[in-house]
Amino acid sequence: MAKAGDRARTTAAPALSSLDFALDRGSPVPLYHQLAQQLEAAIEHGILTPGNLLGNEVDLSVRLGLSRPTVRQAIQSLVDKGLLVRRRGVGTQVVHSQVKRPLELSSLYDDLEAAGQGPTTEVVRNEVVAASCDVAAALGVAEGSEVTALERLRRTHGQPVALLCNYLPSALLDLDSARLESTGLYRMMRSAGITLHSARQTVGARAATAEEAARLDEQEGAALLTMQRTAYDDTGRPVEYATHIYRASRYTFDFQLLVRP
Amino acid sequence: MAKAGDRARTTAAPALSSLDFALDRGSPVPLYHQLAQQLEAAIEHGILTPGNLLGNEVDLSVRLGLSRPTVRQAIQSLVDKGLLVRRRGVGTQVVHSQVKRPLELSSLYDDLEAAGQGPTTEVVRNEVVAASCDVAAALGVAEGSEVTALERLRRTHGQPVALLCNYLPSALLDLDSARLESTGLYRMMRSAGITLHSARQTVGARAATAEEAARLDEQEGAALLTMQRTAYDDTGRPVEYATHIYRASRYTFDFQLLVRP
DNA sequence: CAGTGGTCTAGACCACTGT
DNA sequence: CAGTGGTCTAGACCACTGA
Repeated sequence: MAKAGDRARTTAAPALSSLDFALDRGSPVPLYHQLAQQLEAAIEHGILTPGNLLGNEVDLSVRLGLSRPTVRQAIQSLVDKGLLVRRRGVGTQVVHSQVKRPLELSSLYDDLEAAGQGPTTEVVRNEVVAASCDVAAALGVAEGSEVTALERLRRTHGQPVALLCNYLPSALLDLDSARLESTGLYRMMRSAGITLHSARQTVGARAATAEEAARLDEQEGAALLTMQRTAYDDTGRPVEYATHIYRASRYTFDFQLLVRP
Repeated sequence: MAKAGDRARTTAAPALSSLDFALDRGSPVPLYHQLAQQLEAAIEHGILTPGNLLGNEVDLSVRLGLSRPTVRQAIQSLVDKGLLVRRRGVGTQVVHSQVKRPLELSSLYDDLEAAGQGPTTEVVRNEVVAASCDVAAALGVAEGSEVTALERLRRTHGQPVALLCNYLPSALLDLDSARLESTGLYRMMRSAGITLHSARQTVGARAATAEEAARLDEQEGAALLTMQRTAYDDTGRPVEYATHIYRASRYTFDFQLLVRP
């Protein structure tokens, strides 16, 4: 039942009706996910109205031949990503995407997702040691247990950026230094069957000691950015404790927060 | 069809069957939310098995007199919070809660949620000025437009902790210094009808200038933790630009990450 | 193989928003 | 008031896991 006078009333998306979403029911990727991806792509490419209404859910589901819950699931995933906003009685809007890509050096994200992917990483130390008191506490193991101590120096453009110190229960994983430099720690953990679930981080600052300054090519007393992290797998077991030091002159953490109502 | 030999086979939760969830269909709070809250409370209080299986969804929905999607929605919200893990073919497990409450000073969270709630906040400056170049860029307004410049000194235990510098489009909000000290900035924004949606933050470090050192009761050159933030409302419009400086000796950011698959 | 979560449907009623 | 999203139901089939 196509209505004749179907022009935009408020500030609706004229593009949406003409957008052809290609949904493949044979694909192993869920329908709601296919739809979400295509909506996201449309937003990304500016095809979808940067500021305003995106037709209602019922019409959309009819047009796509999907049920409303499926369409809702797709939309909800984009709401969770912060790309859309829903208002009862009003409609669903595309958020003005202020968030472009103003990343400079590295970020919290690729620290987690692609640790070791950055320019170059040199493994300075890789040995099994007895857990010290604080490491044992963080990893939830007995003091003196065997843990792998890892120390890596990360450089970009040939300049030192960070000194990464990591501890892992040595039973968990074999850490080959060569692969570590090319593959990255988190990738190695994942292929060893460890599925990361959550992490607790503390970010602070302090002045560099003489030794740290020497290794990072800074002056003694220069400001350093520090980060401690304990990471857990999906059973809640601690799998990594990290102490990182960054040259504040060459590194900042930057990330986005979403406010959950 | 209650089966007779209903004892736990693997490491099921014996408590769950005896837990009585009180669902009030008359309440304005959604059923899935009521269920989620009560599940969360059960986990919090250790009533629900800290490490293992939580009966399957169909049984649960039958027992509670709810539909499966509703039960799933409740469970999903706890999965999103990181409290539960689902595995296809296996079941739903309670994550070992390593994450207790090891907060010390302040945190990213109460910075956002309860800005100004901390111990004491003194408004040092509160005036309308012409937007400088960087402020204008961050707030997406013309250079020279009227913006409210805010400068606050935060103390805990009588000691300075942070110097908070905020800029807001002056058209948005009337900022009364007295209320600002008692109520907090974000609370004032919310009651002015501004719904915060997202924010972009950059955290770094640098050495204190002489003036900063004097105001924060530090030595010149001491390490400071810095944070810049631009906050957006739900239309994507920038509503705040902030530049904060923290005494590294008295403040750290700490927060939790959840890894999304 | 039986049991689990993952996906999907086709309806329904309600609460809220704006006119 | 009509239109929107918010919630809820009672089914269905599939993909994966583990014994």
